Amino acid sequence: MVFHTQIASIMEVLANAAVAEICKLIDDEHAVFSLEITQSQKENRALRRKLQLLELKVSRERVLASRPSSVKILDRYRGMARDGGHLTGGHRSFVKPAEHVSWRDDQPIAVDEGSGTSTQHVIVIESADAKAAGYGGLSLVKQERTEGEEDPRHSRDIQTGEEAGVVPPVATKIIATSPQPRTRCSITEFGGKPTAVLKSETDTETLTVTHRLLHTGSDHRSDTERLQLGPLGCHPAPGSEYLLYGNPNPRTVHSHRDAGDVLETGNDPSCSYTTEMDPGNMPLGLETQTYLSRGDWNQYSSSVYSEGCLDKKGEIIVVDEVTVKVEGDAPLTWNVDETHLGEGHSQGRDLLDYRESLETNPYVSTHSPLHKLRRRDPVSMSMGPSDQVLNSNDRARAETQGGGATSGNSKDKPFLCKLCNKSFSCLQKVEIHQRVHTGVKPFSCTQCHMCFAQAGDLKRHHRVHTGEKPFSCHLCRASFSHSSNLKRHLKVHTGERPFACTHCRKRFSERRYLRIHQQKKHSTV
DNA sequence: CTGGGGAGGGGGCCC
DNA sequence: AGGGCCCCCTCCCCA
Repeated sequence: MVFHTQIASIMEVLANAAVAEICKLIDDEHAVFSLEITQSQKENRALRRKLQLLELKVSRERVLASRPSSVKILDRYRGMARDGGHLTGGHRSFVKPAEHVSWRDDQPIAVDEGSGTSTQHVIVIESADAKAAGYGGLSLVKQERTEGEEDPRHSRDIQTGEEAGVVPPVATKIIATSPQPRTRCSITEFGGKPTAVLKSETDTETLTVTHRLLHTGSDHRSDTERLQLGPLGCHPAPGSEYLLYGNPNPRTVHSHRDAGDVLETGNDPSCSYTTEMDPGNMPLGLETQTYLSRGDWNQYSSSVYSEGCLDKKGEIIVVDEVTVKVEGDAPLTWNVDETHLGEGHSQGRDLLDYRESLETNPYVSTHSPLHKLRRRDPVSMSMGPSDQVLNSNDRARAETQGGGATSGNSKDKPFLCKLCNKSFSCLQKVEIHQRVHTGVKPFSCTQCHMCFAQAGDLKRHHRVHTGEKPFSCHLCRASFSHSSNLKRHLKVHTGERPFACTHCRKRFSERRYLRIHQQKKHSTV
């Protein structure tokens, strides 16, 4: 009997211990579940906030679309596609309206472009002036999503939901505007294949956002066909803005959407052409997306650069445009990750730095990293007496680059590049010239990855593939693909050595030999 | 093997 | 569009 009593007590103890253990486990699980629920609720709240922002954005876009009165929408849009004309990844663009805009680039959810994982950014642009103007605190909410090879339209789906597939595949996000003091800004986004540049300007009366709608769709014509630049006479490039030189209060000048657009001349039609975007043609919410294949880009560039120049004598017009492109397969992230920029992309990185310098230094003129890269010429800077003769051409070029605006030829070349003050006779030439600064190369080789800023360069490059060497030496059997190479070669026969070292009197047929010589023999130079 | 000079290829940019 | 100049890169030859 006592034994049974002991067993019963032991069983009771064991049962109590088991119950306690079970309760403990339940409590632990409950704590875990509670934590998970809390986290899920937080996530839900965050997602809900995002959804609200998106809805707000869409509603504002609709409001803007129905308010064409004081909002001029133009645009500057440049894209580029690579990889055989197939665009991969999203194309993004944005507008930073003015100085009154505060930017918030919220943390990306994931940034791993290279591995093809998705990237999602939420960029919020708020305009204090817009708020003051009663637009309900206009703000831009940009949500970016870039998938490695995913259909770039996906980003649009995210942003607009029901609008997916409705709007033409041209993308520009522009929100926020209200009357505000004249400001100028230019925002450039670095993307691998596509590169978008939007530029907004405001004057004392209106905010104008340039907006260019890009044609999409395949264009199977050749580059040369697509790039019919028209007669040599320069035409105004619509993607430019240029201001009267020396005008203390330059008017806002904007691009027009089509060559056939009526120029809104303001005070002077020769230097200001503005086109209001037809609200009816504007994509809903001003949010579109662009798919630029190589051909599209060329088509676009044709439209941009084939338009003639305004050849207004007696005025100097400053072309202020910054369009920066990153060569190659740069990542599509907003913040360019330099780790994605390989050796071949150093130029793009320099351009980025340059772009930054532009934004921080309003007096940037001749500090282009491209010039730093291409024009470093330690010898020519200190070659002594012979340099006066041998480098006259360089000096002339330096003069034109550095002092074109004041060199007295403004009558013939009224168009100035604001970035280097070089003057040009027409706007198209400025556009082409500014590719030096921007790195834009609209002419792509169909047989390799090379791209060129000028059509002639592409044509010349084609000889690399064809093996054509049309420039033959009449004194030997040598032939060359470059005319300049033939001319250089002829010095072999003539024995001409015009480049003399000022230190040892040794002479060379070419400047490059002299430079190398002085670097090696007279390193103090 | 190494360094210097010669030469060609080819891209950048301007006229 | 073509010509031209400049530059960098690379290869080759030779002392």
